[in-house]
Amino acid sequence: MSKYDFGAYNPASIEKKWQKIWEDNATFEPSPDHSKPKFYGLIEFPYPSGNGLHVGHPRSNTAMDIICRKRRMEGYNVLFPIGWDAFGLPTENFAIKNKIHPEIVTANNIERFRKQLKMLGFSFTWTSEVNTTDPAYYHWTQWIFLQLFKAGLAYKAEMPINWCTSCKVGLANEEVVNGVCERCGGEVVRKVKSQWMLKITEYAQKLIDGLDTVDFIEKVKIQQRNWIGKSTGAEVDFKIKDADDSIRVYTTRPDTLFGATYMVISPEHKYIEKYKDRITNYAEVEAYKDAAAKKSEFERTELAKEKTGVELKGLTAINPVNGKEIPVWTSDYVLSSYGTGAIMAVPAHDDRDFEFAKKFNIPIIQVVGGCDITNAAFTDINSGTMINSGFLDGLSVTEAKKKIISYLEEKGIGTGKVNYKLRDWVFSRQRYWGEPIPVVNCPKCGYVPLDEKDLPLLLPEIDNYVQTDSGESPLVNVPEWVNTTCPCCGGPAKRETDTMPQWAGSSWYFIRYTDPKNANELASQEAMKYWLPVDWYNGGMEHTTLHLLYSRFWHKFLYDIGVVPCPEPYQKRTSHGMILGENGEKMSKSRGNVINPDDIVNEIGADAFRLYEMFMGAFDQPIPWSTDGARGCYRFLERVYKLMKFVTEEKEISKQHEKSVNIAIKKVSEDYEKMKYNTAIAAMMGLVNDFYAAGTLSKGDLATLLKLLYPVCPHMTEEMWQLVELPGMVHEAKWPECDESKTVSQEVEIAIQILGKIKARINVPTSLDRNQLAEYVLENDEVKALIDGRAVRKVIAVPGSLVNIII
RNA sequence: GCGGAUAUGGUGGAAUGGCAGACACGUUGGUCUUAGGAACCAAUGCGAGAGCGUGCAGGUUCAAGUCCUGUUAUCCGCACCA
Repeated sequence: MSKYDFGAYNPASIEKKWQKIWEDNATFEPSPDHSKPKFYGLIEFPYPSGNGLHVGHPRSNTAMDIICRKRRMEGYNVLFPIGWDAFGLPTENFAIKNKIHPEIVTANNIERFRKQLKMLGFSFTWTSEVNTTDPAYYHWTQWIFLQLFKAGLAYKAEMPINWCTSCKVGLANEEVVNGVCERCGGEVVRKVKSQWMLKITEYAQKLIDGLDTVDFIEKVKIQQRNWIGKSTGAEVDFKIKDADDSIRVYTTRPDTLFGATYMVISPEHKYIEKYKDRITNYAEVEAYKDAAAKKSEFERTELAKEKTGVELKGLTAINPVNGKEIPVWTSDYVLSSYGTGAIMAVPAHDDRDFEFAKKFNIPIIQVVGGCDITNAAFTDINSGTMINSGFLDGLSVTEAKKKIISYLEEKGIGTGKVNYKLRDWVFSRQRYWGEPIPVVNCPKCGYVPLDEKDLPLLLPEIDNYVQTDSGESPLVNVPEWVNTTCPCCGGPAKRETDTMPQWAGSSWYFIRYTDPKNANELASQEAMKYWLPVDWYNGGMEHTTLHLLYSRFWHKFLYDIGVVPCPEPYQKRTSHGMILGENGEKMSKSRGNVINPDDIVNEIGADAFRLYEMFMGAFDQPIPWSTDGARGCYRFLERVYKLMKFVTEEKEISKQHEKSVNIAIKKVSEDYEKMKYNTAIAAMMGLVNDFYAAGTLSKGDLATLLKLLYPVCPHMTEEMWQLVELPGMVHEAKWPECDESKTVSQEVEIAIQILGKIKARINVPTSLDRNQLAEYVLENDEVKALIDGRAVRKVIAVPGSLVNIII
């Protein structure tokens, strides 16, 4: 027995002790020396909800903590900041219900989150903390808005909101459940309001192109590209018969123009109103329009299984390429928000049009040959040649597309057009708990931005956070705040009372982290040049299309106006899976399956908790929680702790364990980088099992294990490092390097297959190449017996693995 | 509906096209014990066995959990939840 026997593992005291040491020594503060190589690791800053920390937060945090701790051991200057995304709906609703100011609610929630995060021992740069609701922070959120406004990227537009007819308040989508108000069950309709919009569409192409320059996991890139939804096609004008107007459509298939047998305009299309006198069945159309207004876009496309629609009787359009008169319909599967809000329908070559035409007995004209359209539309664009299409006949779809576009442009009836599904960002909320939009409305000058020197525009103190009956923000009830003077003409003017969405503050927080206390600018050039871009950003897949895209948009804009030094904010983006309840369902209060991190840490300690969250399964997959599994991780740490009893004074890696230790170094180092934490930990468990099987290990063996395990379980590894009298502290040690030469043995067991079936396992020298291995195996007596004199037709040898003999 | 992903023992999961089930959890048996929700040891995919086994149906290959085609189920997102 060694002299290092310290009894039982006691995480509670060890963890407190080391958290204090790290804090007292400012161990994880980045160095001001900017000549050192830097690493900026980022996790999505939490929304400090009233429920406290969710077990999901530590999954992402621990993963990035592991990378950051490893980077420090590799010699990097590391920034790993934390902050609070604290504006938002739940806090405001809580404030309304309990009559407590949201600022106080927020402060309390943050306090609790901070305590919980500290309990888990993350190596955050606590001195860089930011809070989106702090005026010193939202000063710069407002400043960015002003720059967007000045660049013409902020504008006002009529946009629908969800309106509860009984509560008389605007609702977030989340508050609308099955088409009715979540709180009162009242009817929800779409009500149009004038709202601030940001022109993210202007950046659509840049946001696509930028993806080629960054290292995001592929599925994130794919989802972003699909969300932006670029398509190339054409806009074509269809003249309305006996009128001066044309219906403009957007189509990705101008090549099928000869097959257009009807048109569909969205129920909101302006021509319905304009031509109501000519529409003989207007009452029917109007009823349909009202019904459509009650559906969300989501429902409109979802319910598309059973297509509905009404013909606009009395209106006909003329197909510009063949002069044919075709009927005009309205249907809610055509959305006013995409393209021109009107389509030409080619039932032979579009699934939705096909279904619609079948239902309403509209003619179907095939214009791409070589296919069967009796039961379904033919939509493949890579085969078939044009038929029934006049001058396009005989061309391939691609050729036809080019030719028809130049024809349309020549004749002045259409143009080639790139379209994006991406829509502009609705930036207004009729809410209290958000950043005030720094604009005044002047009767003479229109919308005028505040002067930058007047920022931040503070949220006024109010008592009642409820919207007005007309759906205005509660800020309209504060006349002394609303009534102001125009920065332009000095005349009386009114402040904008809508506030910004929660997305605003989270769109640039990673910039503020680099210089969080700067009162003169959002961050200094020096700080941004050193720290940006973020080297590695981990977060949830659910943020892929909104937060990630919004923040890339803002960053690209700031780059274009010369504020930030790099065109992309995040060099690398990875993503974690959600932790589900023990029953495999999403954790929620109502399901009663919520696991509180405090309870787990009380029982098994932060190190075991961290270890379990990394071991529980593949990092990028959703996974159910298992408290039994977590206890298993505690047992592993106990076993590690008790290894000290067997440790010898030998300072080097022992001869006995050099192979397994070096294999573990390689495996753990590679797996951490690939975020394959579960297999990295499995490798360390294997190593510990080897140590126990041998009953002895050197101090060098233990030191290596401690260094590998330190990023996951920093407290207990620091403690053991100290107890066995290793020099310094483990976080100061250098990350171990694998000696490849020590990882191979002389002999290796391979499988012998006959006709693909495993028949035997034999040991062979590791050094044999493919041909040598085949020869060696055929000489083997056991193999000869298996072949039993039959003719060997082919031998496939895979060194280190198997030999397959075909007889 | 659209976009993205996933499917392997009783459970969580491993597996550059090359020995399926590493590493754990759980379970069973044992040792020690006044005791065991402790520790340690052993067994543990199914099947008595030949064999059979990675959601389902096909295909490619000497070889498929992995590649291809189709299909089913589940999860995430869908723009005012964060």
